[in-house]
Amino acid sequence: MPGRIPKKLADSLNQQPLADFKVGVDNVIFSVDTAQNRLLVLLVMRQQEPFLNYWGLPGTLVRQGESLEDAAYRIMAEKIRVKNLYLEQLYTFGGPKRDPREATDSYGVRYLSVSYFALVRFEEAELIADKVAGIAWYPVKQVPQLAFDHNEILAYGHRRLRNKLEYSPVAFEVLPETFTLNDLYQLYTTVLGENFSDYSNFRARLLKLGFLCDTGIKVSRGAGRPATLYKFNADAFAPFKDKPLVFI
Amino acid sequence: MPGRIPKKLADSLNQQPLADFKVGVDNVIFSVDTAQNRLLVLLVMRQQEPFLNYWGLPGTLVRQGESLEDAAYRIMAEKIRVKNLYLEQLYTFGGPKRDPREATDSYGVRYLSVSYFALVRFEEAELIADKVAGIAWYPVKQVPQLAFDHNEILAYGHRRLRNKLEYSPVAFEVLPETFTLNDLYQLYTTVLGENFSDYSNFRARLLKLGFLCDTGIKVSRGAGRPATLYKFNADAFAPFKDKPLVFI
DNA sequence: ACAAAAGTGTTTGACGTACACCCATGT
DNA sequence: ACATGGGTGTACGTCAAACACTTTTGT
Repeated sequence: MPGRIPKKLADSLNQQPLADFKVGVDNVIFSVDTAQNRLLVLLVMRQQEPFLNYWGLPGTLVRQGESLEDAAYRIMAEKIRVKNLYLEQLYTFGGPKRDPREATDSYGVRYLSVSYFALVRFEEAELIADKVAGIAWYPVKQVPQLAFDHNEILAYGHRRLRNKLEYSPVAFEVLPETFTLNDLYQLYTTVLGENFSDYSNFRARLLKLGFLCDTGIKVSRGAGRPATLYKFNADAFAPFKDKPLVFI
Repeated sequence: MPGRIPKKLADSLNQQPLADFKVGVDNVIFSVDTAQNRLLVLLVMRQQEPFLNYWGLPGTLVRQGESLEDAAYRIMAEKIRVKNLYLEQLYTFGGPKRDPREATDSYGVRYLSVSYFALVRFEEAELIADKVAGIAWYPVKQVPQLAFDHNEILAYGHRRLRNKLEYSPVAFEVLPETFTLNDLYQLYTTVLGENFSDYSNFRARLLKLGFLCDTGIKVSRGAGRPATLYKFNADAFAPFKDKPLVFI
């Protein structure tokens, strides 16, 4: 573990000029294809150097007067049309040498990436085809080598997604207004893995918590008994806010 | 929730020039004064504008060729000498207008703050007195109004500290090599609050987990039965890595 | 001897786990 | 009728909460 720099060295560094940065925002956008039980991430084919023709996370550089979050939403809006989404900041990757552009104008401008994590509903997410249509949902298990350090960012986002799902009600942000308990269960299994919990126990736990209300409406999906549609009740959830709530 | 920007507007924004950034690193450095059962945060008195004579988090601007984490360690090293510490990135605050310096050269340079969270051992942390000695441990319950958005950053760090303590073995990074179970318990109570758990249950749970090994050595602290010194066994902890481990 | 600090044990109830089983619908 | 998906119930083990109790020291 570092943490100790001799005083003399520190003083000499005091004279070092400050770095100038361009700040980029990269989004890790997940969705769940419940029909095929696959967790997907949105990738774009890069159409300029560096990393021309590599897949990468949708990203952009931050403009004047634009907040980081605004930039994150801007990329979203350029690539995808959605009704519901969950978005939060992920991590900031900022070592020197992470962007090859720095090499050309050595020690001129640094490129820093603030990554954002998003979860959208697959069924209602409409991809916006670029001129060259280089945009696609990729199963996270099959992503190729990506531009920059984007594989690392994706891995980080994936970890966060699993945690979020276990400890917070993100799922309800990407489910439709009303949903069956099986919809919910499918979402959890595809993200967390097949054997995260027995269905009946999952069901019992969630219903006992009391923030899902029965709408009374039933839907039939092919054969089998029709399922009840439930609705997430944000008010009833309030007491659990910030408390370590476990869905697992 | 935003997320939809009309295509036309997005295109017009495409012409907006990129923002130029200076990147700062601000550290939220916590320590626990177990003697007085207080959670402390390290503050420095600002000696230049903006916010001259305000208390603020120790911070610095990132230099050429320096990584974010390097910068975080550099501030640490300038303010404090420690043997053990835990450090991790916290959050990146980057809206326009968060730094008054932006106003002077309007739409010139933006100031962005990547905050880091640190936990150090109070007893062995040696503050490095500046020329003007404007540096001090403040009880988190009594921090005054700080420079910039540092109160917000501190609040964020405090939340993270509580979570870290509950779900990960950070405590052992700031305890000495060997410690009594009461030392550990004190640390938890001062951070998490008086009634987070009964001592005997806390004790039983931790011992059953099996990653604390009895050194056989006993220490007497005033009256009362001497306590056994325990040691954290990182290898024995390995199986719990990444698993939702609850100390509460 | 007594207080103070460390450590042990026991009872209780809540809850996760793993099943077995019943219900309602389409074909 | 029976397969299919939806939903209920139960028996068992584990563990957190609360608290009573024993052990070992200093004064």
